[in-house]
Amino acid sequence: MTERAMQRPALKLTIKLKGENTVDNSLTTDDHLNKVEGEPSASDSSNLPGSLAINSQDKVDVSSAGGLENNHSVEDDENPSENSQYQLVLYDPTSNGAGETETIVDAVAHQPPPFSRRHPSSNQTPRVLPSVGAFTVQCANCFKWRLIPTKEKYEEIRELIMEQPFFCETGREWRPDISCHDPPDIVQDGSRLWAIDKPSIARPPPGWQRLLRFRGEGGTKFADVYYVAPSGKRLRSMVEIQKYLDEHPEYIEEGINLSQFSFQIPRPLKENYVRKRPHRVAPANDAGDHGTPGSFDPSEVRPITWVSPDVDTDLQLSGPGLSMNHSEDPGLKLETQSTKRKRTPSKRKSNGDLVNSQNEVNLEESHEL
DNA sequence: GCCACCGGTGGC
DNA sequence: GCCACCGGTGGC
Repeated sequence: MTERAMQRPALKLTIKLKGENTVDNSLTTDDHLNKVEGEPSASDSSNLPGSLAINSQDKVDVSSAGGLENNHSVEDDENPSENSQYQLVLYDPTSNGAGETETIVDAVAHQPPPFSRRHPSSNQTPRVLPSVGAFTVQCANCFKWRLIPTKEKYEEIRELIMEQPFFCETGREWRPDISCHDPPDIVQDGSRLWAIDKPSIARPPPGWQRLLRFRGEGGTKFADVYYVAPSGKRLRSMVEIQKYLDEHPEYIEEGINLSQFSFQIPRPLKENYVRKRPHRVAPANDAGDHGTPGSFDPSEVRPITWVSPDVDTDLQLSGPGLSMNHSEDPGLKLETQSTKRKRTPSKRKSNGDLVNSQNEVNLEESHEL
């Protein structure tokens, strides 16, 4: 139990693996995402009117979310006392309750080898990556999780949550009668992958989209954030954003600046979702002699060791205990197979100047947050 | 040819 | 350990 929660304020997101093979991308849906390209202005979402209508596409049925799982319990999940107010959770919308779990299970079934990526040659199964389907925020008062109807609303809440804690009543904007007396919309059980999101991330500028793409388990990183400019250009770092803005002064004129971008990614609640990095090789020389117990000759032994994959533990966990409270990972979380793609080692350029090589992109992928 | 995805280093 | 960044490649 460890809770990462202790560490700092965080928002939580839960991600669920999208099911079945295939396609990951298509499924998601929000059309707002799809529109990105064309959409000129409006990021309307930023100012939400008083109530959000749920897109038909958003599958989340917020209004009836009465209880995906009813126990209530989230409470102690991570020390509530302080952090809970700004925790956000995501879960897969496609699941409104019913059978989703199965889907997940399937996915889990093929778990990838812990650490090695699948052999290229066997390019079999299409990779399934976790994706976000919906958003949830924990009430600062009762600690129950409430579904947030849209990505935009979620981004708004996340941006301001430190100053404006979320309460069940806040949800009346889209669920007129919601209150702390209602059962939680979702609980942390082992059926979903949960992640800790960060508070205070600025909403993307109007016309821009902030995309979150999750990586498969066992990889070197949990997720990537991309910004998609109104033109469709995908940018993956502050350096690229800056360069893009420099090349398109019109955005600067609109008032867009770097403070409106953040590449911070959420963290997986499940430990070991991300592979740990082996020790860095000591720089030439024997640094190694820092004394390993034993006796070996420093010069010859290479201290590199892989961390053992604790993998299985999690995978096997039993079932869905459905109970709630766990802060950490419950049992099954999603597994994705990371896979295919072999790659030769490469060395990073020592510094990097930016590259921005990419061209426009059509982003239609939607499952990002 | 393009792009999504992933690895992995440098820096803290 | 985490974060930022970006090269590289498989797959389309």
